[in-house]
Amino acid sequence: MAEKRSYHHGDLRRALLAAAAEAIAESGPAALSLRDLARRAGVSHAAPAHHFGDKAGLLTALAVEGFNRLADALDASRAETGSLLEAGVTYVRFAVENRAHFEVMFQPSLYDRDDPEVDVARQRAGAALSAGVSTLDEPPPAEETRKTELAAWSIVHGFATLWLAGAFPDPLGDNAGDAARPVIRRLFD
Amino acid sequence: MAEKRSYHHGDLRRALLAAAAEAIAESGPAALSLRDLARRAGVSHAAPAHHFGDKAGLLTALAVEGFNRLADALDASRAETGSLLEAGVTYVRFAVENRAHFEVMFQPSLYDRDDPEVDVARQRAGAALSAGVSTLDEPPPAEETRKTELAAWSIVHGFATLWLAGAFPDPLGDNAGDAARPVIRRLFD
DNA sequence: CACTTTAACTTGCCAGCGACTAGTTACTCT
DNA sequence: AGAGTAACTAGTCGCTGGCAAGTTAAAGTG
Repeated sequence: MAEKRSYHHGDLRRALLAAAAEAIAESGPAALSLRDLARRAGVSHAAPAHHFGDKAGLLTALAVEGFNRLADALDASRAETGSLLEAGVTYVRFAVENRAHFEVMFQPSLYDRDDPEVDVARQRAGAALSAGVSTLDEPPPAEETRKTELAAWSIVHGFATLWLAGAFPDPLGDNAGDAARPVIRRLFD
Repeated sequence: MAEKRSYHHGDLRRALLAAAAEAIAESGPAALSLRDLARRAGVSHAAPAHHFGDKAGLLTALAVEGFNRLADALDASRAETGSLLEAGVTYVRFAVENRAHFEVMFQPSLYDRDDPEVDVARQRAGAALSAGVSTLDEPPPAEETRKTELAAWSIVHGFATLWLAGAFPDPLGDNAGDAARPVIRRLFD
């Protein structure tokens, strides 16, 4: 696909999103340049605007894709293991394997956070997250459920963010998911 | 101070850092413009370069200031309360009250993470963080200490990040520290 | 099939930005 | 008082994002 060098790229939208994810993973969202993406895709500098409007539009699309991928990953994890602990590990692994998406998703100043598509995707991910807590062997009392959700979300999100930021001083190995497991477990003992 | 409109600003470096923090808190680090800062401070567009070299240099200085402020806050909290829980609340409160610093500190692609000043400040903050764990009533066994530190850091960092990102769907009030306390407590029960 | 509409691009332009160079001002130190 | 240096200014460059106007090709319509 996209082999032909015709006037129409054929799959430019996806090509730009992929190139953006790659560029952001390398140099961070701040260094992203639409013109550079256009160059990588072999199109003119104004082509991206046609698909995304402006830079924020492109990052909005990236955020949507990210929230949907996260929801998919969490749903799959729950279907396979039914374990909240493993759902947390999945969250961390998602962040590392989709670094660019993850960084954009949680930096709303970069995109249009009120976009309806983002809202839908974010709620999907939120629901997938909440569903995980109900898989606990000893589910907390109803009034505690909310706090447990927040605690679980916070610990995995914090671990992922700190890992990506390179904030942990000593080396914890090269597998973020495995490194996270014993840490997350402290919350559920 | 800085009342005189002379050739020399007198306190430009600090004025620029303060203006940068304000601008970032409003619009995020990506939207930051050195020229805009210069305008706010009433100096020429090239003045910031003299104090910070380039944009990354300014953000490096902001990160240093942030890590030092965080270390100060954590040390003060430990001196006052001697409680790890309250140290966590302090961490969250720091993030909200120093939003711009916090966002920059943990986004190393924005600045020079290998700068020696950053390294010193970061280690100060890390030490202040570790010291908190030793204040636990039931300190964990030596081999567990590390995991407890990581878990504590992760949960407060995650809560702060998610709060700043506006990721929590339902309103948790306007006081992040108070909202965080019951969540953090789940880790230490 | 011809004809029209529309989607997917390109080309050209503008202001703003970061970074660099060279010059100017004023403080400091002896 | 005079020299040296720190703190700025002014001017320029290439790059960027965003806009306007034109071009190409594909899809729909009789």
